[in-house]
Parts: sequence; C-alpha cells; structure tokens
Amino acid sequence: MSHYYESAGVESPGTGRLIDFPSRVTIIDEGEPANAIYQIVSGNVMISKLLPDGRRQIFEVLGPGHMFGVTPNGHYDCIAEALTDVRVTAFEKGQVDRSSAFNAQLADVLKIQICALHEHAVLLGRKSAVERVASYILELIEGTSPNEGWVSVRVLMTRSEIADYLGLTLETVSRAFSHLKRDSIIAYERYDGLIRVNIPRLRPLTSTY
Amino acid sequence: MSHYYESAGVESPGTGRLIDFPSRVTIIDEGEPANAIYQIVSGNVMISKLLPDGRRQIFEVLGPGHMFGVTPNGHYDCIAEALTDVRVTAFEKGQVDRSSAFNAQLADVLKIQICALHEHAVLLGRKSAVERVASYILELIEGTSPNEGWVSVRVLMTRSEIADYLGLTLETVSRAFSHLKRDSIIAYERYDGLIRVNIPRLRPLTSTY
DNA sequence: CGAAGAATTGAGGTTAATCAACGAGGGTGG
DNA sequence: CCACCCTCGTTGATTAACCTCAATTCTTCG
Repeated sequence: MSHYYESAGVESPGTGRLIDFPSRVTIIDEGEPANAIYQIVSGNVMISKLLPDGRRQIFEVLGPGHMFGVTPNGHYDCIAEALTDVRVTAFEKGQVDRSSAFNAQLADVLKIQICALHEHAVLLGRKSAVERVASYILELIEGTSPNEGWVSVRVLMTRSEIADYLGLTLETVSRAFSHLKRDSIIAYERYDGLIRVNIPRLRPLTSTY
Repeated sequence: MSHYYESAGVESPGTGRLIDFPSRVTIIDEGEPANAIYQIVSGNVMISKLLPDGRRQIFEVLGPGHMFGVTPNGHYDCIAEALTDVRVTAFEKGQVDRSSAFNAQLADVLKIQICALHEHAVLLGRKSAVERVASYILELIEGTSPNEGWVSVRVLMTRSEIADYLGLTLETVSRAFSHLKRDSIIAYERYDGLIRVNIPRLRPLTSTY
C-alpha cells in the first residue's frame, strides 16, 4: 500500500488535481487499481518493478512533462516512486479518456518513453558495467546546456538505486565511478552528489553514436 | 538501406496500403526518415537496435495488430525485421495524424508495448540465463490456449536471435535449452523448431508472479 | 551426396556478483 | 556537545556466472 501525501487540492487548468510528494515516497504501487494518470509538474519519479524475491529493476527516471500510471488494463503494472520532492497533476480515469487533446499529448510522451526504453534495453542487454555507468552519467547531462567540455551535474540517486537502474550491484557501480574518477573522466566536488564530467572523454565510453 | 519487397498495392479499408515481406527481410532501418507507421496483419516482426561495434539487442517480437515505426521525431529509432513472412498495413505519415480513431488505437498498442518493455527490462537487468530462457518459452505460449500441462510450441527464432533478445550469447541460450531438456521441463519434437513444454514445471523457473 | 548453416558441447578465461571490512557523514538522544 | 547508530559509499578477496574460442554433430537444401 502506498501512503499519499496530498497538498492542498488545488485545481489545475485541465481538470487535473495538483498533488505533492516528498522525496522517496511511493506514488503508485504495482497491482493497484489504476484510477488516475499522473503528469509530472516538477521533480523526478523513478519507475520500477520488483521480482517476488526482492530483486528490483528501475526502468526510467521521469522528469517534468512526463506521464506515468498509464496501463493497458485496469491495474498499474509498475511502481512509481519520488526521487526528489515532486509535484504532479493527477488526471482521474474516465475524465480525460475522451479528450483528444489529452490523448494527443499522452501519445507524444509515450513515444518518447518507448524510445528511451529501447535505448535502456540495449544498455541492460549489451553494455559492460563501465559503459552502463558512462551512459548513465551522460543521460544526466542530456538537456543540460553545453554538451562539450567540463560540465557539473548532480547525482540524485544512491549507488543502490543506480545499480537497480543499470542492472548491476551497488559495488560494481561504485567501482565504475572510481574507475572514471581515477582516469580523470569525472571528478567529485564538495560531496553533495555534485560531480564534474569531461564530456568529450566520457562519450566514447558509452558505445553509443 | 533496407530493400522493400512490395505486394500488389492493394488498398486496405482504412487508407492503409498492404505490403508483404518475406522472412528475415529488413522492413525499416534505424535512422531512416519515418514516412509511415506499420500495423501487422499477419506474421511476426522483430524490433532491434545495433551498437556501432555490431552488438545487437532485440527488444520485442510483435504479432498481428501491433504497430511499429512509431517515433517521437522524424526518424526511426530502431530496426524492424520480418521473423516470418509478414503482411503489414502501411499508414503514410500525415494521412493518419489527425484521425482520432487511429490515434486511439495507436495509444492502446503503445500502452501494451510499454508494459512488455517493462517486463523485458526486468528480464535483461535482473534474471539469470535459465530464468531468461524459461521466461522466453513461456512468452511463446502466452495466448496459446491451455496454460497448464504439456503444450507444444514452435520456436521460430534461431539461437542467435534468442540470444540477442535475451541479452545472452547463443551458446548460453543453447546450454539453457539443454538444461531444461535434461530436466524434462521441455522436450524436442521432430526438429522443425517444435518443442513440448511442461508449463507447471516451467513457470516457477521464470521468477515471475 | 555434399555443402552451408544451425545447434550442441567442452575447456578455459573474464567480468561482475558475493562476502566482508572499513570510513565518512547525518541524525538522535543522553 | 559528544557518543552512538545508521545509512551510504568505497575497496579488497574470492566465487560464480557467463563469455570466448574451438571442435563436433545435426539439419536442411541444392
């Protein structure tokens, strides 16, 4: 069962309801009846699944504009958890089903998500540990302004979460970070998760075009 | 460049054009301008991506009703290849964009695909070789009538293709099949890819609910 | 029948997982 | 304020799983 922390029930423009969640809180649980579709206003949300024995796989980390809680049947097929403090718009099932504007926007974000899931499947199925971590760091930077030279970026996920995202163990992730640091491809800053990244040297390690 | 084998350009009911492809032919290539969206009428299509050094990851094997060639930008993000002889309906870009009936159907299949991609990410990131192969065989049976007892199923993909689908090598896939055969969980029939499967004994090996 | 491709099996090497110890913050309560 | 605990991260030693290389068999098709 997930525990819901609601902000004041402010009505958003498009029939949606604004809800706030603090960091690390479960927003939706796998198997719950799918009563709403959520769109992120601010913050980041991790989407994952658990195996019966506790193994976890995180598929994607979504940011503002993205949607989750979409399912082909009546139940959520995965877990959504707040990585940061998050503000979402919740659209009640049935209220938006017939809105073609909503469905058009939904289709757009689903296309982007499928594309990202494809890329992530290549990572999980075919990349080495260092390639995975390099790809992860580069992914953090995507969208950040300058894509050349040294760039600073904040790593919000723990080693354990990164491991569950990359299909590795936390030790292997830690070793890969150490490896990149030793080779001066990344450098740690005053330890609040901030790192500096040498993009031209990192990019070739990802084995991506 | 993919080479297109077209059937007689029969017009399908909904402004789509019917096209036939023989087995193993490339239907769309990554990077090509996305001029059409395809819906499978009959047969199966493998969706994959290649890394620069030739490593391949197959994400999904699609059947009738499913769509491919959907992309958030103007270019295909992955390869589509005929696993069997395939008949598809090709919908030209621009002709269907404003059809809400088409978009509704598109959204429906995208939701199913995302769900499948989630499940596959768990397999790639968190399952052992035998668990992956067991999951693969069970997936072949999904939709086949009786889900209990012994069931016959045809394995259409080569060991190499299965390996690229499961993120393994073909030898590891072969060993996993041999392992399942030795334990009488599957049995080979007169070798045209047909195997018999003991579902009650196979299912626990997949580590899925 | 012969050739080419597919599958199987074995031996040995490599990568990442596992098991384990230790250190660095951050919060809590005495 | 300090001692304690707990989580997180790092690093080392060992193990296990899977990959690589190689040889052989099986299957299909001309």
